[in-house]
Amino acid sequence: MNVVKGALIDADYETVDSRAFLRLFVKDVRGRSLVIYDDSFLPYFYVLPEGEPERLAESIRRELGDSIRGVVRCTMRVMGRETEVLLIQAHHPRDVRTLRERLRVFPGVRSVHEHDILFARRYLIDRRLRPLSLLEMEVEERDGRVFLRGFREAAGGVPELKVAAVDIEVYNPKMAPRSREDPVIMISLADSEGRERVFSWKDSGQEFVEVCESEGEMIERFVEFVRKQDYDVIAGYNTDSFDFPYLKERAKLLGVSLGLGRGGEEVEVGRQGMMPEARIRGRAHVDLYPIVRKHVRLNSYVLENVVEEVLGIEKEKIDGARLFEYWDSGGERLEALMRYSLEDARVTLRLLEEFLPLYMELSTLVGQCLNDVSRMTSGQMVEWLLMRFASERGELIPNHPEGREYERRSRETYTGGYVREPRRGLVERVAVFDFRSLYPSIIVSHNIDPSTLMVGEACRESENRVPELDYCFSTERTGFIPEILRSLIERRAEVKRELGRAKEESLRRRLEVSQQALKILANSFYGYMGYPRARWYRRECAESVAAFARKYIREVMRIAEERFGLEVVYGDTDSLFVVIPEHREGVVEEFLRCVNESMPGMIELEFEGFYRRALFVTKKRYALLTQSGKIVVKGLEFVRRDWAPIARETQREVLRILLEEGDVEKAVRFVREVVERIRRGEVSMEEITIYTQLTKSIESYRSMEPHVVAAKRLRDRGMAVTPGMIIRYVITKGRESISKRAKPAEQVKLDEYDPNYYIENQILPAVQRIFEAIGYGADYLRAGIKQTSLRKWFN
DNA sequence: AAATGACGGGG
DNA sequence: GTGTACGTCATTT
Repeated sequence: MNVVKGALIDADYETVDSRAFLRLFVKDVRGRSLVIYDDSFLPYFYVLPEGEPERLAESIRRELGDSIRGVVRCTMRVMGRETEVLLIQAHHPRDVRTLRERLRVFPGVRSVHEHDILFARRYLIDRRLRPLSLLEMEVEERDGRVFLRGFREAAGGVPELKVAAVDIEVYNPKMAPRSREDPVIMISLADSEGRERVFSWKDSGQEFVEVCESEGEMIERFVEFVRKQDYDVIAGYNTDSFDFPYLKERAKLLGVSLGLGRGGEEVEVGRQGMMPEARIRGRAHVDLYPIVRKHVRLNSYVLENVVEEVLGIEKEKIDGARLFEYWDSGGERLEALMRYSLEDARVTLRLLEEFLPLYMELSTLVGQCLNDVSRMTSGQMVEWLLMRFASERGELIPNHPEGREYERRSRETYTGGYVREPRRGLVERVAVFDFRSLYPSIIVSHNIDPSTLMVGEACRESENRVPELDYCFSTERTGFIPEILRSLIERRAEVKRELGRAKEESLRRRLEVSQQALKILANSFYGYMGYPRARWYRRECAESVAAFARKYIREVMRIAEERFGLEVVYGDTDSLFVVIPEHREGVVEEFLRCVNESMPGMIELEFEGFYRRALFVTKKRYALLTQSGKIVVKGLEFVRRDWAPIARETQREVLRILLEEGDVEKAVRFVREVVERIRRGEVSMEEITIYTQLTKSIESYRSMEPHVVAAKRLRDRGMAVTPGMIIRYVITKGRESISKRAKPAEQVKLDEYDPNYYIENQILPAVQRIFEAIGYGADYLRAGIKQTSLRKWFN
């Protein structure tokens, strides 16, 4: 028997002689990676019987016979009540699906539970195994494999992870690269030990370039490099949706392997929901794009912008449309492209370093592998945490809602957070405060949980009634959710106390990340209970939390207004926007201290930021100008490619004029000029061309949208039209539906475009709401000089 | 009014 | 893979 000290990086299973062996990918404290198997875990799920459990158990055994491994009677808590259930053991994870379908309609079965928890995830939960925590594992060797016999969590730091960031460049003479035709020209890699490589099949003479014979050889050399370096984490930017799916397509076409897995497994491009996910077995593949989107509020998430905002690094951008020219022309431009490509990998590595500690901490806390946790929303993290606690306490895990139940929940509305109608228009000097942390305190102090909820009559005597609602929560027994949440809040308080004492920088960083992770989870419980897909969804609970919160939030607003004489210009659920008059900057601190002292424990009001100017349109739609001169927009954007560039540009410029210059009249003039320009035909083809992707074959469309009609016209002229193509089209003059007037950009002359469409359906919608907030209707914007006089008479 | 389909990031 | 995002918007039906 041997002992391995290390941390779990990834987990999955392998089928050996039709049995499922858990595979644990472990990094030991000496930096070696190894695979540890466990063949002692079996797939299972639960059945809730309608009547007599033993009778049901017998009939299941009789009917299903050898297709199940066994039926075991056991007791679980269901909504806090001890209940007899049957545990159905399967032979193999893949059998669970058919068994579940069978048992769902089996006489005497009320419901089937815990049937959709993936095998490796279930294993981590049941064995109380936490990824990226330090473990002492007892192992033994058998048949040439290492098996886990037992483990315990040890004190001390986790071994350092070896990380690489990757990025590919693709030849794209037709703008959008087509994986069937356009080769990958470079694969760049930067790792945590300072290695920097660009694999390519042209030689630029730069020392970091590994010159390969062909595209296929380039992919093979890259794969070989990754496997030799044996990275624990592979990071990228949008690699789930672009780099790995593209590489995989190319590899397949060229007949080479993209075997980046730790056991040489191919990269698997699967699906997490609707979104593609590239899985690299044995490692964590971390796509930073969704992560950055979760943590940083930006108008644009193009890498250059993200890197500037998050890391403060100014990075050059090579125009995607021109990229292939750099490749073709060779020489200095090829060198520039190689540098650019490597720079992308480098900054991606830096981005990863920014977020990896937090996600490692979340992975351990949530108890699921880094690869998976990096793709979870905070609500999903809460759910996995709850599932783990449920398993530890013998609580039966509720099911996800099925189709109709989900529909029903989605329609269930309730009064949410308190929203203060914004003071519409431009406002100077706005401070934003955040009270998200109020919500977890409410859940804990009022014991808000599906199992403690009482409605109506039962609440008559209760001291724990919800304001404005006919609900109350029992205080006799602590609910499952408040109990877990309390432990998170207490742990966070403890970490913060330690942080107060800690001197050493690396310890401080660890504690800071730990408190941040605990905060993210704690703050997500309220949203989780009101999330229609949640296993522990309960409208009444979310509704009650919101009702309690409204009371406290109004109180905070009253303090701002009455005690400090500050104007509250907007507030939505967990935020508060306040005007800070000139020469009263100190009031921010005073206000925070006052609020945080007057409601001890409950509210931890935080200062989110100060903005030079704000434009409020309606609730949830506003734009802010930061002190550094950045414009942050919420709920107003049309920076999408299925809008004409002229509409996007006009909106951007309007917001800029309003926020930077504060000149309403100038903004109005600007829009009118654009409108006039469109009327007079003084626009370029590029400004009015709309780009929309054809996601499937023309035949499979049920409705004839503009881009589908344009695609049809392309095909009629003998062009090859394939799914995934970006259709470029212009709306032309006429009286038919918009679609019928959509023509491919290639087939249109400039004077054919329909000014009316571009004004009414593009420019005006993009700016109308903004102007309404400052008192200008669409007519005022629409009216060019000539038309103003006409309209006056005809309206 | 309901259904349908597209957006994001990547090159 | 014991699986199937998300929230929002325009246009068609």
